[in-house]
Amino acid sequence: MVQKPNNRSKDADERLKRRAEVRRLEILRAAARAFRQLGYHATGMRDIAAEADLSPGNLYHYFKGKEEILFFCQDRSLDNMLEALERARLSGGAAPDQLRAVADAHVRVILDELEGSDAHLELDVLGQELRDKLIKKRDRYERGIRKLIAEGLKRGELLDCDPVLVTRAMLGALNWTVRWYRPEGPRSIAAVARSLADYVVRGIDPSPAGGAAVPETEGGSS
Amino acid sequence: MVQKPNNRSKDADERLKRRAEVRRLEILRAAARAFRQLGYHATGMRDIAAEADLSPGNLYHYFKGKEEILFFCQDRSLDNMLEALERARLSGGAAPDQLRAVADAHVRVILDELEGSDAHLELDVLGQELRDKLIKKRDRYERGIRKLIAEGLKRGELLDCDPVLVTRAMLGALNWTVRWYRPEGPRSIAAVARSLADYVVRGIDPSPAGGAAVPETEGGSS
DNA sequence: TCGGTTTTTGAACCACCGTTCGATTATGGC
DNA sequence: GCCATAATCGAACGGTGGTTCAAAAACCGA
Repeated sequence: MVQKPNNRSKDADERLKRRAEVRRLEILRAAARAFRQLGYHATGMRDIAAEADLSPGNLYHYFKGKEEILFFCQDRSLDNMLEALERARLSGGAAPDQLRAVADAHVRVILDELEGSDAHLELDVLGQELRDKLIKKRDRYERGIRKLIAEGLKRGELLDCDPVLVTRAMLGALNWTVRWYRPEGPRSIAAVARSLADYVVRGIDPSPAGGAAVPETEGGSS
Repeated sequence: MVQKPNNRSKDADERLKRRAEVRRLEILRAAARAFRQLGYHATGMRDIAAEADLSPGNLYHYFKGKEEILFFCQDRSLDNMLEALERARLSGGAAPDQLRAVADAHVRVILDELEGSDAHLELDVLGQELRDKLIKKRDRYERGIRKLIAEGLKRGELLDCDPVLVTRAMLGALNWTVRWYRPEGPRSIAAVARSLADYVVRGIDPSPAGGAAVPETEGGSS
């Protein structure tokens, strides 16, 4: 309870912190794996523990509970998406190209073998506090895409449409992949991402056979 | 246990059957309402019972369990969609028009105030038997749309695309509405359905500003 | 080797929820 | 009114699953 900062050297303390952080990531990945295999609701803490190779009780040294684990899974994915959005924005390309890049990255993130899972779609199970944080971040992402569209419209680079509705339709088409995509199937993640990115933008792209201009990100999901 | 068919007149028996059937529908609607408000997993049998105004135990006179309730909810919606698909097919219009009609109806069905709910998306919780039935029916629906697209392509009424992928993308965009649509919002169900139907077809419609040709179904979701 | 802190364990706890069950009440034909 | 059947109730059961906890083990600087 009482502070005892001086009986441990500073860098040693940080080393521990870092180790704990690494362990947390391992657990998160294991959890995402479990979620993907069994579905969020069917996945128990014991499953996560087994997948992460530690005891059930020990999970609670790293996370406050199941909710927090789900939260961090979603949070990390959202960060990845926001990052991709920013990258597209900075690329300075035409609106359709930027949109295609974002859509492509979006699919790659949610289908990612290590982190992706349908847990992304589970917002309702979180408590007020955590849910609000995620909603805030998710809204920032959605607004970003909306802005991309709105600006594209203003610059005449896109066909007339309702940015709000189109954004949601796009995200729906992309998110839906977690429901049907199977790695054993005929299509690679990259191919699906590219095709879908193409499709969702086509409808508002003035250029004739619009598309096929995703900047070849070369499987960069390290 | 033993058959005793003669101590009740035939039509009286059928009257009872019909009454029970009506009650079942009432319960299904109540369940859908509950699912929509709380989400499927957060909705307990006691919630459904309260919403349907009967005791928890009594639910089991009408359904084998929670799974079966969910099953029938989804089954009914699928029937509605298949019906709409058939109607579009029989209309004999051009492929883009048929597709728009199907998409429009699809959104109307899943957002329907009485029956709709995100329970549509919950397949995993069902047991083998029921799930297989639903998957079969859902696949029939999906194949129907795919066929619509494939035939449209063959007749040169649609732009080149992968029917499988486009079908799934379309359904994703449409299904996603259950996640964000709120009746209190600025858009009516009809408006959303129309706009989305327009958007999802636009990308593969050769005609210039394609769309706006949904046959004005006049809120016929009685 | 010693003392503290962190990590780990696995059993136990407990609340919730789907479900069952025996009893009670309505229903409808004779 | 009588009886069989259907409908209804509400308490109780059983199992699952998230979580807690006290104790043991591992770690690490001194």
